Amino acid sequence: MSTPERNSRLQKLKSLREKGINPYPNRFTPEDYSADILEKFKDDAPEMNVKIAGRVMLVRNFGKAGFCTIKDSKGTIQVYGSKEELGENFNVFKKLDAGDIIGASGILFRTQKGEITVNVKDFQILAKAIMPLPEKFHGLTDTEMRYRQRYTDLIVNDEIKDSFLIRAQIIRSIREQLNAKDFIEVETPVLQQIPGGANARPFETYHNALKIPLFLRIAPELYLKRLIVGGMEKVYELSRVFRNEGISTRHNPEFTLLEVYQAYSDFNGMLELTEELVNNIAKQVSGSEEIEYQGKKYSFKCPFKRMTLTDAVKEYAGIDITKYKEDAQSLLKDFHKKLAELKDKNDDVEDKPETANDNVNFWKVVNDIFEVLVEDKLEGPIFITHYPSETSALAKQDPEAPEYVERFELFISGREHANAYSELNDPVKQKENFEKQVKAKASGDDEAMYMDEDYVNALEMGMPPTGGLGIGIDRLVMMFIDSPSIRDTILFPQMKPKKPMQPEKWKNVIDAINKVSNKFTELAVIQSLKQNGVEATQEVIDEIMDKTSKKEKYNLINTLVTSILEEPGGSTISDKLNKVMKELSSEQDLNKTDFLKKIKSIIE
RNA sequence: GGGCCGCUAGCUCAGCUGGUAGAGCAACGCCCUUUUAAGGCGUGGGUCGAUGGUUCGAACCCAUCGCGGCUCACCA
Repeated sequence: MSTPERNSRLQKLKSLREKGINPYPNRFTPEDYSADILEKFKDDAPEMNVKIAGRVMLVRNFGKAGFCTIKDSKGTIQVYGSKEELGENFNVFKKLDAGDIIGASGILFRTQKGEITVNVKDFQILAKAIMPLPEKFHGLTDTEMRYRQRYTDLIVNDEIKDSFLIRAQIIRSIREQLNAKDFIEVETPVLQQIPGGANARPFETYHNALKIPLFLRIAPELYLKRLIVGGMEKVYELSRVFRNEGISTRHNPEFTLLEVYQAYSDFNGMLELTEELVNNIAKQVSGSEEIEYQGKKYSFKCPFKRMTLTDAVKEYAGIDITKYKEDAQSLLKDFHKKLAELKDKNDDVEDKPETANDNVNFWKVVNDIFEVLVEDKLEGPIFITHYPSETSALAKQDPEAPEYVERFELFISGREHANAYSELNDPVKQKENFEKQVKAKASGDDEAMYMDEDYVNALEMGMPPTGGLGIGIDRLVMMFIDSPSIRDTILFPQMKPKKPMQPEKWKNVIDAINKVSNKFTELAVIQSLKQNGVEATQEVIDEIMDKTSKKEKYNLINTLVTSILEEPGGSTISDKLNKVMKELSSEQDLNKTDFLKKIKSIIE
């Protein structure tokens, strides 16, 4: 990209080099940081030498002196450079641009307005910035560019860095808490031959040497439980998982998942662990058990509320599923009736989910009711417990009520944040469940699980009763940075690539036209060719190009355009232009002269 | 994938019922040794997301496409 700003900075770069100054020197070691300096000097210590480095954010220059605001990792500090102190070097100081990175040393003083400032005795450019910084007052607000160019976003929007500091704090807190409980952090394969542990579509890749397809993991679950089998009784993995699904404010194709497994525990143990983890994070990160998220207050005081799924459906959807004796059809009918009622009152209610086929399963309907009518009402934090066995292929059944599994999900602000269960360790039952999943996959369910024989084999070796837990870290971070979008918790969220603006074959033609500026010129060139021939037109173009002022260019062009419009038949010019463009689109390497000749031959 | 909204200078944004593209910041030149988004005077900078169409004339109207945001669906 070529802009005046960029060009002038490239020019400055050149002139620095001509003066024998390296604009990208190899090292400079700062000894002081802005925030520390401001703290130490706040009582005006007698005399303090400091050595700092950072990015020039603002420049306020006078004739023989100037101020710059410098930003380093800890904050900002003002520096003052004067001809008196810097001598020859002041000419370099004067030319500093916002965005440059400099190293400076000097003595602290207070300005007339009272700001602690470094009076620079010596400084050097550490990295010359070629691209200008976004606007100093409004910063960068364009969401697209903030995600695509996170580096620029981080430079100018301080709160972004704070968000990621909070993210780091949360992750550190989790590690510290689990490590303190003697959990072992492990790393299991990201590239898996059989993706498992969740109902989701995986990304597929290929290993050249082994000549086999591999999948990016959708969860580490099955590997972690193999470790439990192996006798590692308390393990966790805090890592990225990948799901080939839509992108939204709540979904990124790769996200960070904490999974914890503990032998001789169960879903109740995991529930208490979850409460404790989240409660401590709240206290450590926001200094309080109460936080505010998107204008609503949430309390992470233990214990969190808990409710069975059946009760939640009764309370929030007004449907008592125990009365249906697993009759899917009549439950479905009442569900749709409920939806219709709500729709009458409020247009926002979504349409009926597509469960209305013949062999509809009772528990699938329950699940739908929960998702459609209950989930978003769960402000929480609240644990929803006892999910249908039907929808939980890796969880252990409740011995009292085998249609349910010992499982909970933690909801906050209508979103699922954690999922845990007593792990199914019966290899025969597990194999049956897998087989059901395989059948579902065969009949078109992309998210159904694969058969994992080796995992069944692991269970056949004997896995102790175990509790397992998964927590979505990105969503948790959303709560604590008070952001409605998961993208604000991910440094480089996935974005669609920008397509090139023009097809390759048009490039030469477009370039040639661009050389003589804009649309008006295209018309002018064509008309001139018609009237004056190639050589005369070439002259006109050269004349136009020689004018440095854009205004002068326009005047010349306008004169030509006006003469076109005065002519009868002038309106067919654009038809001709279209014809020309079509013809030329097949041409490959045209220089300007050939381009003009070609146009002439087409017109005549 | 559907719906709604957006895309104008490096950045933040104006641009009326279609009539030769604007401001502030940034840049460039000059002045200025205590500024705080410094100030003053002057100058340059645009494929108005792209491509077609309507029109004497399009940033503006229409169509298609691209990218983004929100939202619904999908999905945890």
